[in-house]
Amino acid sequence: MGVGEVMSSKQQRQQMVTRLIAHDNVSSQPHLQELLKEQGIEATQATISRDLEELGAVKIRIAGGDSIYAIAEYAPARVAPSDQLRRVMAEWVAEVTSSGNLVVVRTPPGCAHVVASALDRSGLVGLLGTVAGDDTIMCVATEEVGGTGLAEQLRSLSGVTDATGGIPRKKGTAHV
Amino acid sequence: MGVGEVMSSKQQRQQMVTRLIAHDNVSSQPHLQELLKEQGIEATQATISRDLEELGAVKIRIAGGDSIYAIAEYAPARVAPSDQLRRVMAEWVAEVTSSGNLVVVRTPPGCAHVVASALDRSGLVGLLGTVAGDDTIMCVATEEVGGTGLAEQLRSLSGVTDATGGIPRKKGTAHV
DNA sequence: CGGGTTAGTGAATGATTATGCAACAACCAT
DNA sequence: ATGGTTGTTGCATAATCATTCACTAACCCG
Repeated sequence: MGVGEVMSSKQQRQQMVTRLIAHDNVSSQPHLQELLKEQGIEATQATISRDLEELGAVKIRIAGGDSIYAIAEYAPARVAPSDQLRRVMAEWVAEVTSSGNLVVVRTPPGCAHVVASALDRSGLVGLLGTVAGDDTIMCVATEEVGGTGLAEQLRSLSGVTDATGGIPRKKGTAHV
Repeated sequence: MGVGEVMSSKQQRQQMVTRLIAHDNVSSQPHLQELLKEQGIEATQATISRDLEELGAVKIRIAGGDSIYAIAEYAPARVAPSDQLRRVMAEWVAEVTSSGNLVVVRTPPGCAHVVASALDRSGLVGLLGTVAGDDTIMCVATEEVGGTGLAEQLRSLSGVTDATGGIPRKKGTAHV
């Protein structure tokens, strides 16, 4: 397939997989399948297995001998092309504001880390680092670019307008 | 079994398992079984499965989509006297950058809170407070010292060199 | 000594994850 | 449009991993 994306497809599903893994204690692929279904996304175990591989997810052991899925944070040479960043931003970013050399990015609940991770790998000029909470990301801009300049870049990427809420792209993705 | 007995069979085997995992790219439990046999240790897959669980081993993904076993090592966060701040910093800090009155400290994934904790207890002059994510710490400097001054202190403690005159090179994301 | 308990193990089996294959849709260059 | 190519997916199945059960050996204590 080409670069163009089908609506409601692999990217969206994998984003949800990432979020579910980060949020819940996903113990198995059938379990994840079930959680996806609750979000209105249907897929077979085979597809989920492939998604997890592509996302670099691994099963880690937690207290009690159980093991759950987690995203390997040091993804090996995982390139995040700007196209990917734009998709993620467009999908999840609701608002971008700035103060001083800080930029505050708002997302739907639980989605902040997804966006922050994409920002992290983007190599965006003028971005020193981010701290992601549940629905908020704080971005530190370089002094050269400044909060205003960085905020402008982020707004451009996400498609939101200055100071107000996001532009709904596809169908509503306001989960949780 | 009694505690006093050092029936070394299991201990030996698990030690060998640890060594094999560390040195080779062990891809499966039958594979590990084979490697153990080469070392003169025989065990069934069931036993190896139990060993891996007790050792906290996990399967991680490496380049190419394959996955191999690895031992999940936990860095025991010991209570640190003030002198240990330097050791912690030297061990875990990868990069120190600043912007305005903020300093961004980057660490290996998962290590940020250890460093931040040490920083918090250090009573470092010019450090108001920290926020730690997964691999990023944001430090707020006092206005008197400033981000540049604090960054200089932190670089001195950690031994990292100045980052190319304030030009950002990497980006950090902290998943809280 | 016997009982009772506990750790360790293998064989068999259940649970989970990965994969070969075919089908299908979207794209591309004629 | 037409045929070739590529990417995505489900189905069925293989591969892999975890666990139950039964058994043994060692230990402890009267």
